[in-house]
Amino acid sequence: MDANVEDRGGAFPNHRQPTRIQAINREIILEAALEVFAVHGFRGSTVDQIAAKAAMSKPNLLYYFRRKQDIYRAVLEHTLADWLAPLAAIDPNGDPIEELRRYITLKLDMSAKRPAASRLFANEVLAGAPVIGDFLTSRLRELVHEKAGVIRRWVSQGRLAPVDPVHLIFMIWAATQHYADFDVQIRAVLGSQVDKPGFREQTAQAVLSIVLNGIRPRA
Amino acid sequence: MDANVEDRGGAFPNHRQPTRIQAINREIILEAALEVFAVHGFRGSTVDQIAAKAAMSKPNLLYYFRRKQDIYRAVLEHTLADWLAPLAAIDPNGDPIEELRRYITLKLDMSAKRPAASRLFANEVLAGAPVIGDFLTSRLRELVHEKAGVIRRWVSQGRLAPVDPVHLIFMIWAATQHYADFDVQIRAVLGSQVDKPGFREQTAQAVLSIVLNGIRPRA
DNA sequence: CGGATTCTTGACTATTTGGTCAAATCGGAG
DNA sequence: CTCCGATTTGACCAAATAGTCAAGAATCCG
Repeated sequence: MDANVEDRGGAFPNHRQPTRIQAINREIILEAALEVFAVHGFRGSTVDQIAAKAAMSKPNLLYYFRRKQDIYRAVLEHTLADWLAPLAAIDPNGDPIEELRRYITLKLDMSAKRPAASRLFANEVLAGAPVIGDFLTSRLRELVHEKAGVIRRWVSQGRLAPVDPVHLIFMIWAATQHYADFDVQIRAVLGSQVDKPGFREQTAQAVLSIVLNGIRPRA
Repeated sequence: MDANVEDRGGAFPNHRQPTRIQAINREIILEAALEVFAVHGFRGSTVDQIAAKAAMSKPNLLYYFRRKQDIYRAVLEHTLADWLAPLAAIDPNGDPIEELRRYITLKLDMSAKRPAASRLFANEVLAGAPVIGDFLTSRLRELVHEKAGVIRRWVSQGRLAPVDPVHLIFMIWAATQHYADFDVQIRAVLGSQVDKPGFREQTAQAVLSIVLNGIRPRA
């Protein structure tokens, strides 16, 4: 039913060490592709759009990545590691509130600095995660359960209010990625205020205040 | 640059009272189109997909909606009102915590019962809101500012902890819609647990606990 | 420099896709 | 039942799109 992306596909014909030009152009292509896929998803994006944004002819682009799928996969892989890093960095031996404050702050920074990456994942997941599905059910799942265990321990030690750790993680993802994924909506509501210097701090303040007070141990 | 949806377009050739068959088939088409657009967005969806899901030939479908855009617009309009209703229902004279509890609960119910509608909006906003952009900057913006005023009053009366009301609304949107939009990811992490009877209550409990405790007035 | 290799692209093909049209079929008011 | 507008669809078209190819241009290396 779905002529989707699920198939495999090698990235580059050349198996040797990449040349200087290869390194440069692949990077240019990945950046252009990120912008395009982030807006329209895999199916809604065209190779021509990416080529135009990369200031490159389509055959030239396809010289570096044989297929549209290969570009898409490469962009996703290129950003997956960054995406996981903040969660992985939660330290079981740290102070619960401080660890979660840092986690939320890092996620908000990522949303502000790399919104296209967030939107790329949003599109991929909305489309049913045809490419990163395996990643979600393996590495992501494991990491979430591991960190949920850490949070659960904090709760049972009375260092956090009783809260379902997995839902807490979901809420942090939702609240932080929302600022990247729904940027257009947020701009519609808040207007130019979004571009003022203090906006990120104000956002962080609001999110941190609600979430951290929501899970701070109560008498 | 973008061959998008921004143009207008009449929905149906017939200006008279719709016949019984018209009413039925347009409804069938809108349901099918919602499912398709919710997954792949406007650009990534095809008229053939919608026709197939509606169990109808493509020319027949185009007899009811002349253009792909017309279907898309109709589906969006068909769901916009429902989308706004819960926020509009916040009562300035109610108890703050109870009003917000009800709002969050309604939004979670909507995410659970009509996830495709949530994903449709998510795709539309990710794509830059080419169709509902005007709606966002007018009706949505006004409504948000109106309700933000209500919340701000509650805060200044000491009935809520000091919190930026607009960010609070954003967080509620994020947390609730996340369960529809990122369903695949949530299933990847939680597995079949998601389909168990108590899951919705557990989710509501977790979200309500964090958000409401996050904004409950503190000593 | 010069030959081999890498890089680039205009022109092309096959397929998909949005949309049209005329002809056939259906449904309901009289 | 009959007739006329409403409905349905097979066949078709033009544009968009993924991907190919061969030949020319640039680059690298000895």
